[in-house]
Amino acid sequence: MTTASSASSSRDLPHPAREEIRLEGVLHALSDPVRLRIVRELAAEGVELSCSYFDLPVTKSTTTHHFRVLRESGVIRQVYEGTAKMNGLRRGDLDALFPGLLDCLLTAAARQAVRHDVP
Amino acid sequence: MTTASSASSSRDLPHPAREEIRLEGVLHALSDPVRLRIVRELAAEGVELSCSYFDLPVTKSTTTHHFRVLRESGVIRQVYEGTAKMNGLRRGDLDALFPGLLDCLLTAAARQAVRHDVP
DNA sequence: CGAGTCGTACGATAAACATCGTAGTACGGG
DNA sequence: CCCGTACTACGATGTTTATCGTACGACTCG
Repeated sequence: MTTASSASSSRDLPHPAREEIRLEGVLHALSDPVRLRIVRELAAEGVELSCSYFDLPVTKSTTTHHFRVLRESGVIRQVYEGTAKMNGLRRGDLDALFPGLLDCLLTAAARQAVRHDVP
Repeated sequence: MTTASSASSSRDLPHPAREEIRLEGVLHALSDPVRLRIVRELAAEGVELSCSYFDLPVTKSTTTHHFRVLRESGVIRQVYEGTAKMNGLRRGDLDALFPGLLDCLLTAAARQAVRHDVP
């Protein structure tokens, strides 16, 4: 073990601080179908999920890209856990910045999914 | 007056039907600072506004472009009124599709504006 | 009708984006 | 120590986007 207490890994990823999260960035991140789906699954499961948990209709390269967009916009937090990279919604930060927005967006996405996927 | 009741003009603009409005499209439309600002002013005034009402930091060409993106994504409705083109939020349609979303977004945008513009 | 105002269309451009494939790095287990 | 898994980095590509300028069309008012 190193010096720190819970250094699950040495690789650290850059995240925007709470105050740096911009609404425009969040909306842009969620305006892509693949990314919106990721966030919906993340919210549905309620726990951190590895990238490989998701079965997305794109290659792994593209998946990495989408996860990075979500992280850099402040929507998710990514942490290495051994060989896996765990992804968690930044619910606390988002709710503090924009109360109710995330739930509202998730509800809207769910309604649209019902409307289109179950005709 | 012509035959129709309120044919303020002959030029008609294509709008998506309510069912055709996609959440991703709305989010993408609002992820641009200029367009978010337009929507905020539109909501604040509560009435239809002409394009020239807005004092945007872009040229007229670009303004036209942004208004079209908003219209084609289903966020606003545009109607010619003589020489002016009036723009109105499609509140009814948006609220029916995604209840509470528009207000949530407007609140979020307002909070962010306060946080950044009035430090 | 003529001039002015309001907005569009079109073409150009530079930047951003989504996507892929390949090659490579980090980690854990035999 | 080597291998497999998980993810990344980089380069390429085609599409979309934001922006502008100029030229034009529609309407109003004198």
